[in-house]
This record gives sequence, C-alpha cells and structure tokens, in this order.
Amino acid sequence: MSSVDKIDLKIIEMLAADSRRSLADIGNSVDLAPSSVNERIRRLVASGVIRRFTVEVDPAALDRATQIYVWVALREDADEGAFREFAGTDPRIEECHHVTGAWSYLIKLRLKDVSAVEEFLSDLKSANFLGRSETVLALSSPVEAGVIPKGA
Amino acid sequence: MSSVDKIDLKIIEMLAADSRRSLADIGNSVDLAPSSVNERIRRLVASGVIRRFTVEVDPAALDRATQIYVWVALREDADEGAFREFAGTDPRIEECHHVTGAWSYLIKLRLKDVSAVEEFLSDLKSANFLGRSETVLALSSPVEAGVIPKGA
DNA sequence: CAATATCACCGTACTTTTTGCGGCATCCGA
DNA sequence: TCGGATGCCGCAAAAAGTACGGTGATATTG
Repeated sequence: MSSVDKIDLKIIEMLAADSRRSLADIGNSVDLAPSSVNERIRRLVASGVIRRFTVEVDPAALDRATQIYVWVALREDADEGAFREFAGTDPRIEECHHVTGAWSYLIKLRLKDVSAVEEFLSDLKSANFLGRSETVLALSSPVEAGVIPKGA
Repeated sequence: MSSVDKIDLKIIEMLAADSRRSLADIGNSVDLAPSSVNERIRRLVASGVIRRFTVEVDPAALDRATQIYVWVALREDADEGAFREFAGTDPRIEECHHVTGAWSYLIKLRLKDVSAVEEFLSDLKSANFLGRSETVLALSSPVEAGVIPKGA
C-alpha cells in the first residue's frame, strides 16, 4: 500500500513551502540521505500524491485580481456535458462545483475587474447554458491563495 | 516598471505546468540562453510576480477530499480581527472572502468528510464568531485544483 | 547629433544538485 | 530459521543552476 507516512508528509510540507529546496536540505530535516528523499519524492509523484511541481503567481500580475462567485442554474434544455467542457476550458474559471442547495453550480472566477463579469455572463448566455444566476463579489480576502494557471 | 512581457508570461506558463523544467529547456521554447531565463525568473521572484515554487497535492492523500462552502454572518459582537486571524490560521480553511450580498463571509473548507463540518461550525460557535450560517456541499467538481498546503 | 549610460542577453567557467546503482541492514512471511 | 522484499546509504557520473565579464542595441543627456 502507498501509505504516505509521517516523513512523506513532512517532505510534502517542505516542498509546498518551497519546492526548490535541495534534497540534501530536506534530508537534513527528516534525517534521511538525499538519495532516499529523492526516492520518496519519486514515489509520491508516481503514485499521484504529488500532482505536479508548479509556481504560485500574483493574481494582479496576470490581470486576475478580482475574485467573483457566480451561482448558476442551468437552462432546462442546456447540454450539461457541453457546460462542463466549457467550464474546464475557459481560463477565467478557477473552480466549478456541482452543489447542493437551490442552485446547481457554483463557479469561481478570476477576472481583471468587475466589468468583466458582464462579458462572462453574456458568454454563458449565448452558449445557451444560463437559466438564472446570482453574482457575489469578493470585497477582500483574509485567506486567499495565489493563482496557478491551469495546465495546457 | 516591472512589466511582465510576452516572454515572461510564457516562462510563467511553463513553470506553472512543471516548475522542474530546466532552464535550458525553457530557453529553447522562448529562444533565450539558460542564463537569461534564469535572470528573468530571478526577477519575477524578486518582484513578487512569482510568489513561490510549490507542489500541488492530491486532496484525498491529505484527507481533504471534501469541499464545502459556508456562508457566515458574524455575531453582532464578534471580534472581526480575531475572526480573520482564526481564518488565516485554521488549516481547514482554504479560502475566506468578505463578500457582497446577504452574508458577510464566504468560507471554503477542505475536510476529510461531511461529518467534519459539524465540528468546524461548533468551533466557530464556541469562539463566538458565529451568528448564522448556511452550508453548501460540493457534490462533484468539473473544475478543481489540487490542494496546496498553507505556508507555515 | 554625438557621447555615454543602461539594459538584456550571451557564453564560459565554476558550484551545486540530482540521478543511478550496487551493497547493506532490517523487517516479514513462509 | 531461512529467504525475499523493502528502504536506506554512499559514491560516482551527469545534469542543472549560478556567477560574471563582455557585447551590442537602445535610450538618455549634454
């Protein structure tokens, strides 16, 4: 079994904080030789526990400083498969969840500014997805992660 | 001014997809010498455009496969500063936004399972933050990022 | 308009890190 | 108790990252 033990967890934590740390450096913290740390990381990646090495970027630098949530009820006749496809492709959509409650989907957007919301909604509408929707703006975010551009 | 030109953007994209790509490899794609790519990355990090090198982890491996949104209205007498402090510290909270609309905060949680929601709400309550709340479960997520553990 | 300063890039030499692999101890199952 | 696996180690080779002086283009200024 691929268990992810205490040491793996510590390694993951260190990599999450700074994935450029050297194997020797990490090895020091977990009391393992560099080659052993390497082997563990290799296994974590191979088993899919670590999905990818990446960078976290300042949203403002990418013109995506504005965070917006949109509750969506799809049209009765909407092609739900096509909608999911659209959601996965559109770079403005950071998250999209099928949710409990009165609405069917919750979409999280990252946009340049609030004026871009209108364009997004009109895109949804012209693709015949949109029944009703409700938009919520994030005014400030005590806890927020940076952006990580979607994989190609 | 720190502009982030076309080339920087491409570099960022490549690093986002795989931050372990070699400078030589990246250099090939943007037609720059390794040392030049290095210099650009150094500047992107120094200027804060790239916030950190990190890893994206499978939520399930960290026992955080369940995504939950909680609308929160703070108690009238709640210490808002303390609440923000709490939100920033609690590892269960992935995001916390002050939002427009009927509720004051929108919190995104990553938990082991739905049963952990109750515990979270009771924590909020016993810290005297909670006025009213409404919980929304994510059933499935067409678009979802992996977890990136908060920095220490 | 010419002299000069600045900037980004390049190539090379140097250092550090990663990677591959044989060998060894330990733990488990037969 | 006897394999057999598993995880770790250390070393050597390969690769990657880093530092830096030099160069040409572009911008600045007298």
